[in-house]
Parts: sequence; C-alpha cells; structure tokens
Amino acid sequence: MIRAVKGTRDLLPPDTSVWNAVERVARDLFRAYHYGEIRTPILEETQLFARGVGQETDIVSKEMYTFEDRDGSSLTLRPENTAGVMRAYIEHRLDQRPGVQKLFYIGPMFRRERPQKGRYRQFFQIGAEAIGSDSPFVDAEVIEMVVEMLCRAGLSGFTLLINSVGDANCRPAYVEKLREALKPVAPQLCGDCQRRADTNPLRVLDCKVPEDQAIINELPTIVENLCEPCGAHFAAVRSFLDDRGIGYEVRPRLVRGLDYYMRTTFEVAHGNLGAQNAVLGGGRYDGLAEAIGSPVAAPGIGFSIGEDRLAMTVDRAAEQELDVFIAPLGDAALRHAGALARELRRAGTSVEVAANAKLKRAMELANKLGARYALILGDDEIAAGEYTLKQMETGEQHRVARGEILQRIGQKN
RNA sequence: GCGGCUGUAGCUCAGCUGGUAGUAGCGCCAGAUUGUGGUUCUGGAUGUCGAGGGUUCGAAUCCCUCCAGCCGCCCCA
Repeated sequence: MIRAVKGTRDLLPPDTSVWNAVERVARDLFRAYHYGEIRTPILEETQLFARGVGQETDIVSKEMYTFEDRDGSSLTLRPENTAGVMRAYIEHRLDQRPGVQKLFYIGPMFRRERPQKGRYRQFFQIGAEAIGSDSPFVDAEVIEMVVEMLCRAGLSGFTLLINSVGDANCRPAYVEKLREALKPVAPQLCGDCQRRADTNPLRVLDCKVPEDQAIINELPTIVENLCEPCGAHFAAVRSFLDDRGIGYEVRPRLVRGLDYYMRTTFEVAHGNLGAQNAVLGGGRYDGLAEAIGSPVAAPGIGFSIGEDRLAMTVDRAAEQELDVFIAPLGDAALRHAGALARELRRAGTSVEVAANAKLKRAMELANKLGARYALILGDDEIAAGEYTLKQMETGEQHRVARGEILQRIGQKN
C-alpha cells in the first residue's frame, strides 16, 4: 500500500473547511491592511537560503530538501518564504514601486525534521512582508495585524511576546558579554546549557529546565545592552503598540533561529500545542537584502503563521454546508432534478441530488449530510408543477412552486 | 539527528502467563411491504493483527530489523 510520505499528510473534509475559513480571514485582513499577494516558486537556488537564512542555522545545515538538478545546479525546496519574497523584490525591482511593498503569501514549506504533532515536513505558512521602511511604526502595524488575524481566526488564550535582538552594531558585543557572564555559572546549568554556553550563548536564554531559570534570570539581557539607535527603535515600537491597546510581554530571552533577524522579533505562543507551542513568529530583517546580493538596501519586517498549528488550535466550527438535498423518484424525476439542481446552484445555493435511491434512503442521507432542506420530486410534483420542500430540522413540509424555492430556503428558519 | 512509548476492522479499542481474531462500541451497507430522515429492532460487509525475519509443534501475543505515529530533546511555524 502506498502511503503519504513521512511528515506529509492529506487534508480532508471537513478539516479543509477549517483551513479555508482561516485563509479567508487572513485574506480579508490582508486586504484591510493593503497587502497584495505574492506567489513565489517552491523551488529556489540553494544559495538563496544559504546566504539569506544563514549557513550555520539548523534549517540550512540539516533540515533542507536539497538536490542536484540534471544540469548540475543545486536546488532546494523552500524551508521558509522570507528569502524568496526578498529575492523576488530585488529581481523585479519592487524598490522602484511607490511606497512600502506589502506582500503576503500562503503556501507549503519543507523542512526535514523529525515529525511530531504540529510539526510536519511539509507544512503551511501564512505570512507577510513589509519591505522598504525601517520605521518602528511599520513594526507595530505588522504586529497589530497578526494579533487581529489570530483573534478573528478564532484563536484565544495566546500570548504575544516581543523582544529586540539588536543589530550588527550591538549584538556581537552583547554576545561577548553574555559569554563572559556564563563562564562562572555554566557548571551549575544543565548539560545542554553547558554546551550552548560555548557554542551559542544566545540559546541558553531559551532553556526551559526549571532549575536553570534562577541563574538565567541573572544574566545580562540584550534589551539592556542595545545600542542607542536600536534602543530608541524598540521603545518606539512599544509605545506604538501601547497606543493601539495591544497587550504584549517583553521577553528579553526570546531569540530567533534565523540569522537574518535584527531589532524587533516577536512570537505568539499557545498552550495547547505541546512542545511546538509557537503559532507564529516574525521579526525585522534590515540586512537580508544585502546578504542575498541586493544592490540597494531594503529594510523589512515580516512574520509567518504556522497554518497547521493554527488550524488545530482554532475552535473547530465550519462544517460543510448543504442547503438542499433533492430526492427524485423515478427516471423522469431524475432528469427533472438535474435541471432544477443546476438552476438552484447557479443562484448560489449548495445542492446535492440523490442519483439512485429510494425515498427512505434519500431522507436518511439528507439527514446524515446535514441538509437544511430536502426537496422531494416525484410524478405528483411534476404533474402539479410544484415541489415538496421539507425543512429537515423541524420536519415541516410544504408544496412550493419552482419560483418560490429560493425565497423559501433563503429564510434560514 | 538523539531518547522513550505505541501500532488489532473506516474510527475507538478488547484479546489473561504463546494455541491460531472480537455477539465490543461508533460508523458504513441492507432490511422491518407501496413516496419521507433523526429513535428502535434485525441482518451484512470490512482485517495478509504496521512490514519483514527469527524462536516454537504452534505467535496478534516472545526476540531482532525496518516502517509509521505520538511524547520529550534539538529546533522552529
């Protein structure tokens, strides 16, 4: 038996209607914030990610689906989409278009990790990028938008965490300072942290081991060690968020795993997701454009939502709606039903026709499918030029003329 | 990539210390006489017991390998 490959999965109804609902909310909101859709290829040159995301990151060093094409070039299935959007921005000279370029995308990403709940090798992200401004106002607007999006999608009980990770000017100095501060206390930390203290001090801040927290809390924070411009930028972002009444928590220990992030970073966590508790992550990446070879500067900020995680956390509602179930009795009725169904569908109602069933069976199906109305169509009806329309929930049924059907079913209850 | 747990009908599962698969629940299909559902009753279909190998007279039950899922680590969305 051939099965879906490890870490990938089929999305089936009714789950797909939850996904569609989430995507509809996203598209509506993107429109409100004046974002336009961008669709970039799933396949990119490997170099794009090596230079954009960072050669040393886990994503690039061990999680990418990379292969050699027949002409010898190295291609990679995109593990994220910020680099791809930036590549397109540069390639098509979007910097020459007026205003900040606000672009959104919805699509699959690929990372070869060990699958787990909420973590797949092919997963979907809903994301957006605002490129062409380094203003903290843009940061606040992006963050406001994601909070709004999650709320409207039906997510509740989430926490918005923000931080600033500085820039090329102040971060290296901070990392050194952190490294120094860790030297005396490292032996008291967990094994992982002892290793990280040496290899990647910032990661120590992410440690979740309870015993380590007291020590980690005493370490110098990046927020206290920002250079003047970064400090001012972060303060501005916060006050803009305060102006909008958006609640957030400053998490000096929030560090992100992609090299391109600088200054503002943010994340939304949700309790019901187990170890994969991040629903959304994002941040500013003012140096990314240059890193992938742009001749012009292109400061930007963006985010991406884990659609798989969001869909599994959202209170599931959306069942597939069925307005009318037509039960034709006999061949003449079946032919009649085909034409009638077409007419109703063209008017925008969802219609199902029982192709070959007895009335009893048809009613049973109508019930199981959750149809709002059943329309019975037999020789009597054809002769009379009327249909028997039954409201499933109440059980009431009436004879209705063809022209009245739409009006009848229009009034939901 | 590392560690742990799990893997029996479409789904949830039972199957005691190995004896050769369940009257289990839900679902699905078909009936309970002629054009009417949601309740009830009756009947039915469906499994190479995740795959392969080993031990044994005999394995769903024990051992090994692999695969998949889940949990934790790592990382992130």
